[in-house]
Amino acid sequence: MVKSSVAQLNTARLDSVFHALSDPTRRSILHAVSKQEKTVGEIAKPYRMSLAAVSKHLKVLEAAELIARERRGSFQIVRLNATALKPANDWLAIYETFWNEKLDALQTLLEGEENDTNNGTSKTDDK
Amino acid sequence: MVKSSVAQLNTARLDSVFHALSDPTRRSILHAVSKQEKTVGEIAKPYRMSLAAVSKHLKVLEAAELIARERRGSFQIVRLNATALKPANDWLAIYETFWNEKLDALQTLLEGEENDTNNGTSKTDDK
DNA sequence: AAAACATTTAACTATTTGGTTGACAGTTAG
DNA sequence: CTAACTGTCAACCAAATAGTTAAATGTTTT
Repeated sequence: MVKSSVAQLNTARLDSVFHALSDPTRRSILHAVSKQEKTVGEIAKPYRMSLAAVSKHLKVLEAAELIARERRGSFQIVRLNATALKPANDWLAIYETFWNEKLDALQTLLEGEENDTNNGTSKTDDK
Repeated sequence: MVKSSVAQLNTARLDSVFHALSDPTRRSILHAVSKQEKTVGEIAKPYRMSLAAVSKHLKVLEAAELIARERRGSFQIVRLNATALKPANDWLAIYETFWNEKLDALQTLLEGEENDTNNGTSKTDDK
């Protein structure tokens, strides 16, 4: 149970989390630290941008509480705080029924057409 | 099954969807049209900003393919395209296990404390 | 064809963003 | 203490954002 209410729609929180997630570098950083805690330098290494730029991205992620830092000597280690993603997930969950309907309808349609061949190539690219 | 792969992590798509969701007006608009198709004018009415501003928000939502428009006479009616939310939901789902771990740990902790009283008032407000 | 309505576009403004470089500050090692 | 290392901060820049008002476009009505 544990308070499964959908709400907790703190607007500012959603703003900051969704904004943090809207940048590919930041999503990539989250992915990286989700696998293992890392220092700022380790995090920055894969990217072509300056350390200062990565530092800014970390500040955005920290403002959204998506990461937490712990000072370890001269380093600081960064770890994921995945719980901050939950409000975003909850917000999206409200619409889950909508796309399920859509996908169900599509599936029903396809089945109705007796299209039993491998149609995995569907329309994943629309360009 | 219908291609249940988690991927489809089209970066640009995620960028545009998360960015679209990072604004409270736009989330509010999505909520409004999820309940019922609406014209642009109807959508704009509740907000204190100009119609042109709302029109811009609609363009952002449309670029993210979160809404679709249909011309009906001199109006155009706007409807939700919830399927565009799926990639964002899938991306977040990758981290679901992380926050479940955290919440499980918390729950275990609380149970360990034999705290069997109604603790539904937990800490929903942290200010 | 002109008037009224629905919506978009253009031009402008202020703020935020994402990046840079260079100076600064804290920590550890020589 | 000084040097080397880790990371942030300040100042700057270009581009994007979110809003405005006013003009333009398209549609329906008269």
